[in-house]
Amino acid sequence: MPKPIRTRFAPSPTGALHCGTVRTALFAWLLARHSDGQFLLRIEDTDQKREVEGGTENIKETLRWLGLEWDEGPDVGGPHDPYIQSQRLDIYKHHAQQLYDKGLAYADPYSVEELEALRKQAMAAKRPFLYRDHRPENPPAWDGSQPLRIKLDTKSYNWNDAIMGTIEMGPEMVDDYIIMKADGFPTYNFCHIIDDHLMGISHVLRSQEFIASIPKFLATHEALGWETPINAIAPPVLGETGGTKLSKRLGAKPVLWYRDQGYLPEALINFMVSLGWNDGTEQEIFTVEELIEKFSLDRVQRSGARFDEQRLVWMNGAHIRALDLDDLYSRVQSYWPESASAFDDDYKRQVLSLVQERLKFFAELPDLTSFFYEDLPLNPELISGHKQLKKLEHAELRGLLEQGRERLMESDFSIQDLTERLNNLLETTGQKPAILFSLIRIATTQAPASPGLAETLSVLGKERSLSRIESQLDAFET
RNA sequence: GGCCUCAUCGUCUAACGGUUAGGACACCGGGUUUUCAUCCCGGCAAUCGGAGUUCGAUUCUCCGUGAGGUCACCA
Repeated sequence: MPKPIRTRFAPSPTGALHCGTVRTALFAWLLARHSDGQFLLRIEDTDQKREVEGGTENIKETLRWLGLEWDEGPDVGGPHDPYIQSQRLDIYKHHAQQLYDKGLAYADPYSVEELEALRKQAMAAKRPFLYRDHRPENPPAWDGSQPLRIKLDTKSYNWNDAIMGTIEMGPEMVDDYIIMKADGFPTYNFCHIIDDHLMGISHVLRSQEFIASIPKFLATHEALGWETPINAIAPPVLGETGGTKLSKRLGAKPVLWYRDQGYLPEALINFMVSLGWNDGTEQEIFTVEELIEKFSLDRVQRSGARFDEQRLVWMNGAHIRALDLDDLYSRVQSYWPESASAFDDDYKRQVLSLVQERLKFFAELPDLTSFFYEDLPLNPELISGHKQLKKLEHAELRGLLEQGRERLMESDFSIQDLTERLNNLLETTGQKPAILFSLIRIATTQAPASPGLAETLSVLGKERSLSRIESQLDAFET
């Protein structure tokens, strides 16, 4: 009988989550959902020095926004409660004590400075530092105030990684390491193994920087007498400019920044998963449901992928276009320009339907729509900088615009009627659309870009359209 | 420096050892009665180098090279 699939995301509350970290969480979540397993959230707060205010809250908020719900963890509880490591200290201490009692762990008599000196020495000699070369012969009794080190066998390991395949590492990768710090807290290396075991985690997904530590983890399982879970190393997410890993230091934006800019969570998920995974077909846009259905570890890439924001922007636009108007409307509510508040839902919905296909992220909404809600100041550069209109005299432009005004005055401003009259105007003036429509468009919007002319005028309405044409006409007088 | 991982268009990637090396983003051109966008059509653009195995290597092996990771009382 196969073991149930249980995966986890185990971040430290050390700052806002960015896409690099969350991509690995996403893989773990998809694996669990794909196989009808469970996904757990565990907070690894064993380093009080690095913990930042609100860190845990940010983690939960990020996951919730993305829809990566956890089946067990903070807030929701579960059979292995608590899921916050600082509340599980006695568990780690218990296992540490057992190792100590069996002679598999010993107190470390060195000071931080002494260790540092030994380490420098090794580096200077261009050799890896191995603590076991300095293993004390008669270590002092452990009273909890000294760091406790696990005593590990010196041997090679090879194992099968669910993503990377077979990996082999020599004995120099296994060394005695600290499992309990002098402050009474366990180290990550030790306590995450205990938790993963106790919580029944079947697949441990870690990002690539942990690969060199896996022999240590394997050795620790042996010392504890535990079976090892399936390991899976996810490839790194690289920064925009390539080279190094995406990180806070390199200016990686918090995931919630994308939320605030008006990115869709499903688009960000689609994008993040595409950084290192594909389904083998040419499909690029996936719904979350499709990803759950199709995801598998054996199609995860081994090489790193750059975070290309341009591609994310495109993908977000594609997801926005796929939304139905009501859904989109309810999502953009907080992004409208100030001036939109004077307008009713029906009007705003019409505006939205006109800009849906050109919206890349919601923060663009004011730039794209403000002229629907307020009279923008006349912008002469729109005409003086227009490649066709700039060639005409103001008198000519005024003449054309006056004809336009006459024709529009007769219209009921339905899209159909406007289209007919506008086409008719093309004939009677003998003008190209590039001139006539541009002129009317600029006069009525004062914006560098807008949706189709008839649609725009129809939404704007007769009164506002004509009064804006008057203003433009006045400008031509002078 | 030891150890480990990785290596296809600028970017994300596809390709049972047999393809004119495919798609997408970006960029450039054209079309869809103006602009921006959408959509459609077209263009540019890649197997890191060298050996070997093979009738045939992007694919397998080895050696280089390059990039990244790791060698914490951080995770």
